[in-house]
Amino acid sequence: MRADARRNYERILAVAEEVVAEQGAEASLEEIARRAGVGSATLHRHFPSRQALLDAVFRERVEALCAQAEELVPWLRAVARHAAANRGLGPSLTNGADCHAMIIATGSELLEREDTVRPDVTIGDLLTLAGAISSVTEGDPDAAERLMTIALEGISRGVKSDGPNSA
Amino acid sequence: MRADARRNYERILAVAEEVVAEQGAEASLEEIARRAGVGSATLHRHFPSRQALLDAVFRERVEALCAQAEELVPWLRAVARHAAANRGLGPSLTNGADCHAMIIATGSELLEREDTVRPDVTIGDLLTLAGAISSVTEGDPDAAERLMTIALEGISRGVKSDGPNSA
DNA sequence: CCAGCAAACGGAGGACCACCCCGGTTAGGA
DNA sequence: TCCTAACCGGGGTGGTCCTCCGTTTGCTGG
Repeated sequence: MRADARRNYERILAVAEEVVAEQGAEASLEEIARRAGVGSATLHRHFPSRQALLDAVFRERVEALCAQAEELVPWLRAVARHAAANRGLGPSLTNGADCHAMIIATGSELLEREDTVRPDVTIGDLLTLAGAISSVTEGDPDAAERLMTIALEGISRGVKSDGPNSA
Repeated sequence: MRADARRNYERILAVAEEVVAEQGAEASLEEIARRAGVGSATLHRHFPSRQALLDAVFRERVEALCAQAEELVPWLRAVARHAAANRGLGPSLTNGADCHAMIIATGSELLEREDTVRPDVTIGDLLTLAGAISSVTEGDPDAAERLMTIALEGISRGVKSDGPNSA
């Protein structure tokens, strides 16, 4: 990769991070290119699709999320929280190629060594839930975590204070 | 309302139903106008915003859904299923003014006369979940219902066969 | 029956977008 | 130093949403 190409790549990525944080996943690619001081063609060359750009933007964040994985349920809550806090991340969890693969791999491991979970629930289900919830609660991490908790525990009375997890 | 105005209104609504079923909530308004044989200005005059149009499109469907409400949990499953089956309905449950009001009202009643539900769960939470799930599983009602069931029951082993509901 | 008026129409156009083609430029190895 | 392949970005295409405004239409009072 030539030096100028690498420079532009980094620059676009940094600007994309900013703009996506401000405007969410639907931010104008044109504006990202403008702010980065490159032509729109350059942006499209480096990132063939919007999803590719978002994938690159969120890659670090998802890596961090995967690194701090210890236990399934708290981790899923953290995923929902982070995805709601970082505009645009939610959809990337389920659509973005790299992000999706990373997070599925991490989640799978956690789910496997968990024996209190119904066997018909897959990690795909859980991450789809996390993605769905955080897309809808974008900008409100507390709400995302709350809903994720409900989805994991169910709505029955008593589960919260004396649930099957503690039995 | 003049006869031609009414005619156009109905025509746009009918076409919008078709196009939204084909392309989802992000369907091109321009195309709806084209297929309806009216100028885009006419569409905008009758429906000032996309949401207004979607609200009108889904009004009947949401009414039907509310009419068949009997018990909270089965009804929520039905909501998720229908919202996933009808492209674009999901977001309207939480964003559309009319649809949202109707469905919240119906759900509130069901939730009130339900005493097995954790008191910290609101009908807003449950419908946000239903909306989120069906947006993400658009086109696959079975998946939507499955995820909704998980979200309502929680993920703990044993809840399904011998859950707190039956205790 | 018809004249006149308000209401409704729709094409044209502005502002924006994603995406791509292509001619000019430049980095960096030989 | 020179040559070439990689890279660049302006500008074009075709799409979007939405509004302005001159034209047509339906309705109604005489």
